[in-house]
Formats: sequence, C-alpha cells, structure tokens
Amino acid sequence: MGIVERKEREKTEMRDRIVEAATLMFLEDGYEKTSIRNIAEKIEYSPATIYLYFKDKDELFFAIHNIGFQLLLKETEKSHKIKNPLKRLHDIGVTYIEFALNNPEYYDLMFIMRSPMNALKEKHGDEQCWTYGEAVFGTLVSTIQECIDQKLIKSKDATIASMYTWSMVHGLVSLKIRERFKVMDLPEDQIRKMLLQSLDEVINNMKA
Amino acid sequence: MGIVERKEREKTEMRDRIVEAATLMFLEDGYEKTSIRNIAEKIEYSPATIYLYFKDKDELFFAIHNIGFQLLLKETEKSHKIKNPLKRLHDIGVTYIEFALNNPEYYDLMFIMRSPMNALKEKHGDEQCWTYGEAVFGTLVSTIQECIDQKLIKSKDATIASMYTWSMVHGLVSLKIRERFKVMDLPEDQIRKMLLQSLDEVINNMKA
DNA sequence: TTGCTTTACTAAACAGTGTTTAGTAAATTT
DNA sequence: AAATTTACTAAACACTGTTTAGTAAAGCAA
Repeated sequence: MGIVERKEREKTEMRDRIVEAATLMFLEDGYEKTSIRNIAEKIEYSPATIYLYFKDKDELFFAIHNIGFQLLLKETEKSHKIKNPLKRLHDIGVTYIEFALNNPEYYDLMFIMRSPMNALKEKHGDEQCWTYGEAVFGTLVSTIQECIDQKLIKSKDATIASMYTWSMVHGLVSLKIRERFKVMDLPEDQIRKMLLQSLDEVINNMKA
Repeated sequence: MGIVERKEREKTEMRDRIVEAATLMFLEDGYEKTSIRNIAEKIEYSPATIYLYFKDKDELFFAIHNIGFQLLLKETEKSHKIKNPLKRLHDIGVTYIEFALNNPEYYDLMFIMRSPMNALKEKHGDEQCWTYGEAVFGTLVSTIQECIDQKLIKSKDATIASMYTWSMVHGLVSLKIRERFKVMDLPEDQIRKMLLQSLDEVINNMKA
C-alpha cells in the first residue's frame, strides 16, 4: 500500500513548506514579526495547522536554527583542505566571523536567542537534533588538538583552548550584532576590520 | 513656591517606584513575565500610568539596565587598588565573569538583550545615559594601555586588545547564559571553573 | 471664595501575540 | 454502504504593548 507512504511524504512536504515560509519571513522581517499567524497566512492555512506539525513556536524555530548550522558547517568544511592546523584554525575563525556578519539573523538564532534552546530541552535523546552544532564544534576541537600535537600553540588542553577561541569570536560578533560596540564610537566599516584584526592578534598570541 | 519642587520630587519618586517594582519582577521572573500590566498591578496603578513616566517598555528597561551598570562599575572599581596593570586586568576579568554568573538577568539585559539598545537609539545626545558603560569600558582600555606602556603585553593597540579581551569574557559568559555550552556536555560546576581557566590562559597568552 | 486651567490618573479599546478546543468534511478502511 | 481515521479550521482563551478619551483633584488667578 503506497497510500501510507504518500501520506508520509505529504506530511514532510507540508512541514518543509512551513519551515521555508517561516525562514523567508524570519530572514526578511526578523523574529518578532514572524508570527504563527503571519506564517499561516503566507502558506494559506489556518494558524492551528502549524501546531499539527510543530509542538510550538520554539520547535519551529529550532528547525530554522538547524538549517543555519548546516550552512555554517558547509562553510567551515572549505577550511579542511588547509594542511597547517594553525592556518586552518585562523581560516575557520575568519569563516565564522564572516558567516555571522553576512547572516546576522541566522547567527542570532543559532547562538544568541533563547527560542531554539527551549525546544532542545524537552527532546534530549533525539538523534540528529544537535548534531550539526557538534560537528562544527568538533572541527574546532580537532584542529586545535592538531596544533597542540604539532606544538604550534602554547595551550595543552584542546577543550579549554576551543572554549576560549570560540568564545572570543562569538563575543566579537555577538557584541556587534546586539549593537554593544556603540560604546567604542567607531564607524561601521572599521568595526568590521577590527573584528578580523582581533582574530589575527589572538591567534598570534596563542602561538608557542 | 515649593509646590513645583514637591511635584518634581513626587515625579522622580514615582519613576523610582516603577523601576524598583520592575527590577524586582525582572530579577525574579525574567523579562518575558515582567509585563507593563504586571508592574502596574504591583504598584497598584493602571498600566497607562507607566506611560506617563516612560516612553515605552524599552525605556523602562533601559533604566534597569543602567542600574546594572552602576553595580558592575562598583565591582570593577575594587580592582583599582591593584598596582600591577596585568594583575589588575586579570582581576577585572574575574570580576566581570563573576558579575555575569551571579547576576545573569542583569548581565543579559546589559549585554545581550535588544530592548535597552532600542531606547538608546532615539535619545542619543542625552548626557548621563550611556556613561556607566563608557566608564567600565574606559577602565579596561586604560588598564591595557598601562600594560602596553610597561611592555607587559605583546599588543601595541589598546583599542584592539580591549576589544578582544572584552569579547572573550563576554563570549564565555554569554554562551553560558544562553546555554550554548551544552554542546560540550560538561557538568555545571566544571563549566564555571573552565571560564576562569580560559581567562587565565588568554591573559597568559597576551604576555610579552 | 469662585471659576478656570493644569495635572495625575484610569477605563476601555486597539491591534496584535501564542496556543487550545471543539467541530467538520474528506479520505480511507472495514 | 457504514464506520473510522485523517487533515484541517473557526473561534475562543489568555495574554501582550500601547493609545485615546474622559474624569476627578489640585493649583492658580480674579
């Protein structure tokens, strides 16, 4: 019986249509304006229908959050070809900063907003939910481990070093995205330069 | 005529009562649950009254945000007595991290949430609005400048170095507050230790 | 003291939000 | 053909920030 398979296909198709519409609205108008009602109107269904495919708004935004991680993972994978782990580390950093600056809405959802993390709370144990995030972080840890093995950096603990390199780039872009660099009273384009300059200097400081 | 003075006093008293009630609710129940209606009920006035003292919710939360900065400034001022600028830098970092971990709601409002920044947009030019933030950041910049002058760190640019040290500690605590360190799958108390350990290592890396 | 004006406040409405419930019409199975 | 399951929705619930129009009291001038 192909009916049950068609139904399944239709179910995922509908889910995807919702996520697609929500993503478009989110990227264009931001989180606040992307309401369940607006999404429903866009796909020409009633708001209640969305709740047949997603538990709540957080779960829907977790789906978008996940697509963001796929995009970031694809970007960081380009660094794989770089043999020198220190140069690769730098390249991952640049990729991360540029991803954040070019996709501020995605970045916000992935690393700043509370919404997708609320969804993650209930369904821990579910495979293929946090995997993309772990993959990106794993790339960072293994690259730093290579640096340690080759005695290229001072640090001895890859976890600690990963923690603060990630924190540093996240701090840079999140302060930018949430407009906290305004205290520094600098022009937009100079901030952008200084973010990359900061990355240079920190990695340089790490060198053995 | 003392009437106009009494009226002025009553006006600021009322404003303070609103901020006080809002702060208490915010710290206990979080931003989302601190609604204009709930605050109004707590102080036994109608919701519309709050709009006679604050332009909107953002402006009210900017007032709370400002109190947070006063608290942080008071904490960081304790580091002033430390003569060695590098040790002082480290102490400021520890203070910053501990402030964030002990007052996550305040920290969130001060450095992560959009709300207070929206309020800041309209009224630029207003004195005594962003001053506390500038004071805290100024302390960091001048401490780092001292480190450069005394050739204690490799960096030559105090602005850049301030940018990435701030970003690093902000990154650490904001990833913690917004629950992104869950990818690392580590127990709560160990995360806390690693935040301070990260600070140690980064400052060590900065040494000339 | 009376009359006018300003001040301080509020009830009610406006326009939205996420979410749930009860009910319907069509598709599918028996 | 009847029974059941599926997919969907109208309407309601309980909220949210904010505005408008109106009221009662306080302050001031004649």
